[in-house]
Amino acid sequence: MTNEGVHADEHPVPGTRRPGGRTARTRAAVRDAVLSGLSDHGYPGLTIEYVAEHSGVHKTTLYRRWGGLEGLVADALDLAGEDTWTPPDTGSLEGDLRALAHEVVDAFADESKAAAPTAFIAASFQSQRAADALRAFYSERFSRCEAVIARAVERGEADRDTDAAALVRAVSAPLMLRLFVTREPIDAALADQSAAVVLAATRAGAFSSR
Amino acid sequence: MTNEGVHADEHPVPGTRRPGGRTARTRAAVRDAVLSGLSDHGYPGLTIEYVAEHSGVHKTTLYRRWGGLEGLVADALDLAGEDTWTPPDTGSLEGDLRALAHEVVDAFADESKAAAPTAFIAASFQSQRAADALRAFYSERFSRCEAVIARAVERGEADRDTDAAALVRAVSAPLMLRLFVTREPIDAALADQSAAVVLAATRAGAFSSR
DNA sequence: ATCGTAATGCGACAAGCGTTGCGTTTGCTG
DNA sequence: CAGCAAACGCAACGCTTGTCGCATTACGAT
Repeated sequence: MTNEGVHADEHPVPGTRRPGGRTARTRAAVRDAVLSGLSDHGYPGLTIEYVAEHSGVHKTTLYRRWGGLEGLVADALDLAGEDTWTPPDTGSLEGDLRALAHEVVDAFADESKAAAPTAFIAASFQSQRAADALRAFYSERFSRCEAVIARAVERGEADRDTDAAALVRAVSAPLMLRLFVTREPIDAALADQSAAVVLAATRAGAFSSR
Repeated sequence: MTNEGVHADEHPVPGTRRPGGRTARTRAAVRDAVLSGLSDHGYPGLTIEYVAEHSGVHKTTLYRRWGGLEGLVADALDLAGEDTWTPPDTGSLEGDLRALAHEVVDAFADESKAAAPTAFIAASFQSQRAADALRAFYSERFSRCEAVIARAVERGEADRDTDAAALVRAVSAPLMLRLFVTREPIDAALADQSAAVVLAATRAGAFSSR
C-alpha cells in the first residue's frame, strides 16, 4: 500500500547507510528541535529554519534527509510511539475504563503537554506521511489497551467475543471529538460519562461481534 | 515581519459599511472559489492566488478583507452552516441513531464530498478564527440533532433527563475519531455498531444526568 | 593509518507569498 | 444628479521558502 500519489517517496533516506556517530547525533538533535518547536509554536508556527537554528543542523540537510516539515514531524511521531506506556490495571473494567478516559483528559489539560499530540494531528491533515505515522501510532496504542478487555473477559465482566478494538476506541472517541472537531472543553465529568456509557454498552452486549 | 502574537481580529472587516452590489458579488464569488478550491486541492493545497484567479477578485482585496487563508475558510464555513438540514425522523430512536450514523459515513465515503469538511477541520488547527467558526457550526448542528432525543423521550424510549447533547455526540464520535485522528476507514457496519452502542447505553440510563 | 564516499556545511539563487502606495471604480447619501 | 468615501484593481517591492552546485567533514572498511 505504497500509494503515495504524487512524487512517491523520492528520498533515498540518507542516514541509513551510515547510522553511526554524527548521523545519529544530528537525527537526535533534529528530533528534539522539532518537539520543542511544536510545543512552543504548534504545527502552524513550526518552520524549517527554526529547526535548523535550534538543532545546529543546516537547512539543506533537513530538506535532503526529511524532505520538509512533513517528514520531520512524521519522524518525531515515530519516536513518540517508542515509549513504554501501558494501560491502567485497577482490578475492574469500570476502573480501567475510567482511568483510561481520565488519562486523556489529563494529557490535554495542560496546554504544553497537549501541543505535541495536537500538532501531530494537524500535520496528518497536510501530509500523507504524517497521516500514516499517526495511524501506526494509534494502532499500536490501542492494541496495548486491548489488554484491559482481555483481563475483563478473564474476570467475566465482558463476553469472550467482545470487539476490544471498538471498545477501547469508544472510550476516548467522545473526548477526541470535542478536542479536535467540535473544539469544546473537556473535563473529568465527561471522562466519567464516557466510561460509564461504554461500560453500560459492554454489559448490554453491544460490543459483542455476534 | 509584523507582530506574530495573538493579533486577534485586527481587521475592520471591510464590506460591512457597504453591503450592496459589487461588495456582495465579490463575497459570493470568493466563497465559491474557496469551496471549489478546497474540493479540488484540500486545505494544504489551497492558495490565495488560486482563489484570486477563480473568483476574479484581486489578491490584494482578499488579504484586505479576509486577512489571509484563515479568514477565507472561516467565512466559507459560516456559509456552510446556513443550510436547512434536519435530522432524520424514522419513528424510533434506534432508526434515527442509525440513520444519523449512516449519514456521516455517506458524507465521507465520497472523497469529493469529504474534502470541504475535512479542510475545515484542518483549518481549525491553524487558525483560531476557523476554530471558532467550526465550534459554532457543530454546536448548531448538534442542537438540531437533539430533536431526535426529544421525540424519543416523548415515545418513552429515553429518560426525561437524558443528556441529549452528549448522546448525539456519542453517535458520531467513533466515526469522527477514525476519520480524523486514527485515520482508519469507516463503513456502514461501524455506523450500525456505534448506533447500537449508544442505544444500549441510553436504555441502561448511562446518559441520564445526575 | 589510509582511503573512498556518505553525509553535512555553505553560499547563492529562483520562485512564491504577503504587503504597500497609489490610482480607479462603485456604492451610498443628500 | 452631484460628491464623498468605501471598496477594489494594479504594479512593484521585500521577505521567506525551497533548491542547487560545490567544498568540507567524518564514518566505515581495508
